[in-house]
Amino acid sequence: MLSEQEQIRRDSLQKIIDYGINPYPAAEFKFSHYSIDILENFKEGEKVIIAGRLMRRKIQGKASFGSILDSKGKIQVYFNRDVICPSEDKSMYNDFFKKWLDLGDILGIEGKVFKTMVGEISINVDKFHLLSKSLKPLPQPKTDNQGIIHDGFNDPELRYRRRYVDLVVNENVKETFIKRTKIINSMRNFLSKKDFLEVETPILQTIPGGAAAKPFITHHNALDVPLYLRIANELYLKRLIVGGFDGVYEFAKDFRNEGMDRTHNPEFTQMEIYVAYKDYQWMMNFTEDMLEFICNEVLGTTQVKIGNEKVNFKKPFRRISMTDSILEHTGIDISNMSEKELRKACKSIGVEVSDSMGKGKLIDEIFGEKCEGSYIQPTFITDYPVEMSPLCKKHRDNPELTERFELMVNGKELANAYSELNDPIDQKERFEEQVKLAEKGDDEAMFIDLDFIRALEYGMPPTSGMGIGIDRLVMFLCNQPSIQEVLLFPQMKPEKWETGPNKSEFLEINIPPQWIIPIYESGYTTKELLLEAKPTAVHQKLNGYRKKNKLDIPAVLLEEVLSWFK
RNA sequence: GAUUCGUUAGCUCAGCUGGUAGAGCACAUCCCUUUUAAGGAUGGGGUCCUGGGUUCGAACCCCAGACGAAUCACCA
Repeated sequence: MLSEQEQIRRDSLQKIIDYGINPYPAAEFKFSHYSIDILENFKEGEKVIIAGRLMRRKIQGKASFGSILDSKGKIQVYFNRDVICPSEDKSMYNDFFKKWLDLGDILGIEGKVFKTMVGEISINVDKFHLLSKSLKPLPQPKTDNQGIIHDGFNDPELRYRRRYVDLVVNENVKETFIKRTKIINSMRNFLSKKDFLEVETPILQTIPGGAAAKPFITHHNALDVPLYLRIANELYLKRLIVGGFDGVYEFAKDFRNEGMDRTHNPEFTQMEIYVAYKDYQWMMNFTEDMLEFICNEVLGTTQVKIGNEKVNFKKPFRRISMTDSILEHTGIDISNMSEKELRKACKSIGVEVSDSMGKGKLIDEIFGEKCEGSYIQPTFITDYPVEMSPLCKKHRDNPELTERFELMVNGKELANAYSELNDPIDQKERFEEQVKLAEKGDDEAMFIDLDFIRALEYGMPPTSGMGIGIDRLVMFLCNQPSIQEVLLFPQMKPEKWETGPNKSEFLEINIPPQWIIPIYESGYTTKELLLEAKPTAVHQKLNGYRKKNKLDIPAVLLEEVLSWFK
């Protein structure tokens, strides 16, 4: 059912067509300027052609003001009847402009630049062209002179579902996504300048490896095998290091079939990089360099406001081992504890544990509960327990630990890196440990990838690898509190659509076609619902609907309604 | 999955102790040649999320459900 305003717009559309104007012309529209060019470089009397959406219109007799929104901003346009219609025929102004155009229509404007009496740079319109008619009214947020937004389009659900409306109506939203692209470009520049090779690896994988997470499963018909959407690309990038590339990276969409909240979306972007002959110490320096570079290039500063915190991405970042961090925050020294002792320690400080947790998971629980949140400034947490990191090389000084770091920012994990495990025998044993964990009930334990082991058997140089969450980085640098704000189209529950009446079932009981919509709109959405109702009530409702909607069909007779019920 | 809050016009929101559904913007008609969130006048527009219940009477109270948001849990 169309709203009154939608119906009015459709009527205007018909009048425009009847007037002889195509509301959806095909031809290229050549424009000479963006709004911002005109505003920043004012030349009185300059002839300009612009294109954009009509966002404001104020008719004042023979003169009118409007605003045109293009991809770079807004500019005011001034319509004068006798300029637009120099001859006797004033219909272009009186009818077409004043009556048949609506806010949201996309126009091409030809005119001359001038300043109004109040001093606003505007375009005095000579000619305007309808480039596309808008049939649905946009929300109309307005900003007053104190910067307060009235009638904002704020409902997060509507904003995400109708991102196109959000982008039109809420200026800062566009900025976030422009910045997102700048951040990615800046990272790519940094990496390619260092001669690393950007590559693409499979998204459909037969074994979802490289991380611990539940995958999405799909099926390949021709091969008749299950395929998984990747949860990570790590194992493929390492195969390329085996193949002899010294440095490879990929901006990768990964998919994890897990919960959604303001920091998790089922599909998300990671940048992973692997560099031969390096270790995790080198990678820490590299990561600092990269983040400092990006901040300076995109923001012009390393000082970033995140919520109420001020975070500084200037290197060097603090480095602390996980053991020291736990000692610092809980006073407990876990360095020589057995699994049993760890369990006890967890209980003593109120960290909940379950039987399926191994030693590594216990330590991680403590860290997650007691330490993680306190690292606001960029901090490298290093040397994770070996059980948690099945793809990571054992620490050179302590076989219980691994050469791994995570970069914490604002209490969240931003990046994760290893000195990569390149010993195929050790790797096989670690995978087997994972299988045992899976049997114990850990549904996120890793799958064994025998081809990856085989690749390592051919020999992989010592390598360091790092993955960084692009969505989180963008959240930080744009000071956005949720991942939905930095994804153009965040995952949403499917929308329910009104499907309309099933016409054939109504036709079956001899209902005339012109009455089907009124019956449906009156609440009798199925044949069953209709036949459950009282014929007299149906009769009255339908004629009421006819009157209200001024239908151009004869009123239905009670006998006719009764005949449907036979 | 748990808790809390919410769902009223196209948009943003009021709606008192249960008593005839409201405002601003948007829209329509008319007037107006320079307005800066809203020029003037007039007008149209509602499944008060859905379904039950209580009541003479429900947007409002009760029960159930749908949808959404926040927080928590889950997610190295």
